[in-house]
Amino acid sequence: MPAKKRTQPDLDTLASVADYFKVLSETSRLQILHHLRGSPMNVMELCEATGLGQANLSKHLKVLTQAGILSRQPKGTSAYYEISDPAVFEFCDLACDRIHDRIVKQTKTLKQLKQLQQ
Amino acid sequence: MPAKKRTQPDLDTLASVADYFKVLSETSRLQILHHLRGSPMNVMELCEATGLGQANLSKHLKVLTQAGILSRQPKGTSAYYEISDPAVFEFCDLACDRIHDRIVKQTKTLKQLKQLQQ
DNA sequence: TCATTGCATAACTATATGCTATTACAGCAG
DNA sequence: CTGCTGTAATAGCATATAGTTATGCAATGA
Repeated sequence: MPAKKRTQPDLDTLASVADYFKVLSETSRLQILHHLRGSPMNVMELCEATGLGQANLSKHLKVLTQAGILSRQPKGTSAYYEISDPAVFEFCDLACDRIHDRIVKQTKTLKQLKQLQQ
Repeated sequence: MPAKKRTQPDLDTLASVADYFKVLSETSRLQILHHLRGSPMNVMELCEATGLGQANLSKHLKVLTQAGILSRQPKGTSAYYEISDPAVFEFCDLACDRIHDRIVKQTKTLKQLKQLQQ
């Protein structure tokens, strides 16, 4: 541990948390997770389901696997991926709640603004 | 609702979720949230606490405010920021859990590998 | 053995974003 | 009004990464 700054409580930990969120901060990867929520799929099937290119898909699958969210199982000539940590969906649900709340707030604010203007 | 793709369940929603995660996917912003967890602070105080440059800090504060996570209150010549949505810390705690689990798993795998090598 | 299939990887372009330095602007004191 | 302080906005640079295209490689089947 290099201990970059002493006034900060575990900067490395914050970086790890940030990296985890970064994995979930791409629409393509959320798409993949959504489609895998039902059952494992191989790369070809994911290609059709998501509309992503094969090479692009492979890269995203690698990121998700390295993050410990997916697991990979080669079967014959193809590779099947499945959710290895279902807890990710808790994040998505929480995020949806936060987004919903924010939209409600913004709607209220907009209404108040319109009332002030008229 | 333009409904870009009919086979995809709400691609726009996934994009919103991704954007929310993107806000939390920077070490600097997590630092800010951490320091604001106790009490509201102005930009100068945050500068010292985080070690970030003023301009840089201002941009991050703007991002967090627009995401509905922080709220801004001008007082005299300075601006105070505070957590407006404490639910973000649920995300951080969840992420820490996930990371911890992953590290434990990796450690186990490493031990197994070493046993195989020797 | 050789061709095909399915996936991974490398090289590249375009885009996004963090950081810095500079400038602009608002509130306050003299 | 003038200068000072605190904050915001902008431009420029460096870096990271999503996407595409082309290539490599392993497993299967003729």
